[in-house]
Amino acid sequence: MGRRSDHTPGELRELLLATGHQLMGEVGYPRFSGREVAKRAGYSVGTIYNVFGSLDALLAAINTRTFTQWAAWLRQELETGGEDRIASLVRGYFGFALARPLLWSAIYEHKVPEGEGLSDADLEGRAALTGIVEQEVAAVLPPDTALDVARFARSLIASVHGHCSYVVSGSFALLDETDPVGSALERVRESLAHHGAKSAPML
Amino acid sequence: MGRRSDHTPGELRELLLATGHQLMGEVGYPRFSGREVAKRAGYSVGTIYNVFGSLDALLAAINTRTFTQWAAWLRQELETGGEDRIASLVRGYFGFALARPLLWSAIYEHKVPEGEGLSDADLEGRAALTGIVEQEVAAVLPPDTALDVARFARSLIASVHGHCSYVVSGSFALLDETDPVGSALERVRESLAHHGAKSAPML
DNA sequence: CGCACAATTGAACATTGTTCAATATAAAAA
DNA sequence: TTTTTATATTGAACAATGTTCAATTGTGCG
Repeated sequence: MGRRSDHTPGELRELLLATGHQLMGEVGYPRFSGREVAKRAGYSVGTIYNVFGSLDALLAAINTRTFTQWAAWLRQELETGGEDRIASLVRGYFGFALARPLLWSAIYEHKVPEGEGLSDADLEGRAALTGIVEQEVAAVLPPDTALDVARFARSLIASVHGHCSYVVSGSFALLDETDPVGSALERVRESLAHHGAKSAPML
Repeated sequence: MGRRSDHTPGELRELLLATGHQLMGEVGYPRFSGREVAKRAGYSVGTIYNVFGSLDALLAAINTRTFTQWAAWLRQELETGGEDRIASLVRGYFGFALARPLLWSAIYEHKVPEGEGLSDADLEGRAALTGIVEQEVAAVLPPDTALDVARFARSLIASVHGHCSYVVSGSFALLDETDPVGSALERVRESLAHHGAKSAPML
């Protein structure tokens, strides 16, 4: 069959990406299937390879879409979360992962093959989340701190990420942890306090 | 074909488990194949289902084997790592993951299906690692601390785990983090210091 | 209108996980 | 020792995947 005119190339790319993102949210990375995406979109599996070049590229784009939604979730939490912005950040980080565990997990389960770097747009989309956190961390640290704030912020993110992935993967359930968000927030506060942060009072 | 006498049932189970563990270390969870395990062991794929009941059960046993090796690695690092035992713990945690990234990742990539809990032996094997850390954390905290030490230790593990998984997954490489072990150790020290731990001097 | 281009199809191929009928061997019973 | 029973083992059948690409045909261009 020849070209169809149901969609422009841009529309088709968006359709496959949106349909793929929807499927990922339903079944998760291990059960994700390119054939099912194509079928739901009303195309054939070969079209995915024509539009994206590879299944990996579609998966990378889906994960970038997830990052974008996650950053928006975080911004929303900061807007509505009250004065303790660090607590809002931690709740926002967890909130998305707990609300969308299959999408969240897929970010870390799918690995972009070596030699196939992410596009600049993908890298920028993924860095947005880190940028938000850096900004908030810088705001609560003393202005004259000697700390590499960007690096410190990334480390705090990694710390919260560890708690988060234990929850999503079920490890914490096995270990009888009942308030992982609280634990994560305590660790973040302890590190911030150590560097002179004027955050909400410790409990 | 009927029964063979090349191996006792116990030997066969150990052969399939050891061969599977070897394969996991080589190819990682996404490319793991039960057929290849059986082939390397000199049996047919159906034998795996006869011995383990399901591929998931073999995978769970492989991951328990990895936990056991990881706990041994940690103990070894504590024995040789010098006076700063907290630093040894963090280096030990990372060391195994960096030396055996595919085995380490498989622990978190493979999910035991719901309704199929782990055996007591598996749970015990997996808890050994946590037990080591709890012990060391308890040793550096004041004897009269009000902290729930087990919970606190788990939270520190989660924090280090976050840093570790960023390294193994390549996220930190994307973010130009050059000393993730150092970052993780700093966060652990900050939290321990906050609760009155007499650990090695902060830099 | 005719031609060129390439999007699209979906089967071919190689592989997977899982099941299970057929087979043959070890173990148990006579 | 022989016969019978139990079951471990096989590997094809089945349904599915990812990836490729020859054949088809619709769109775009001159």
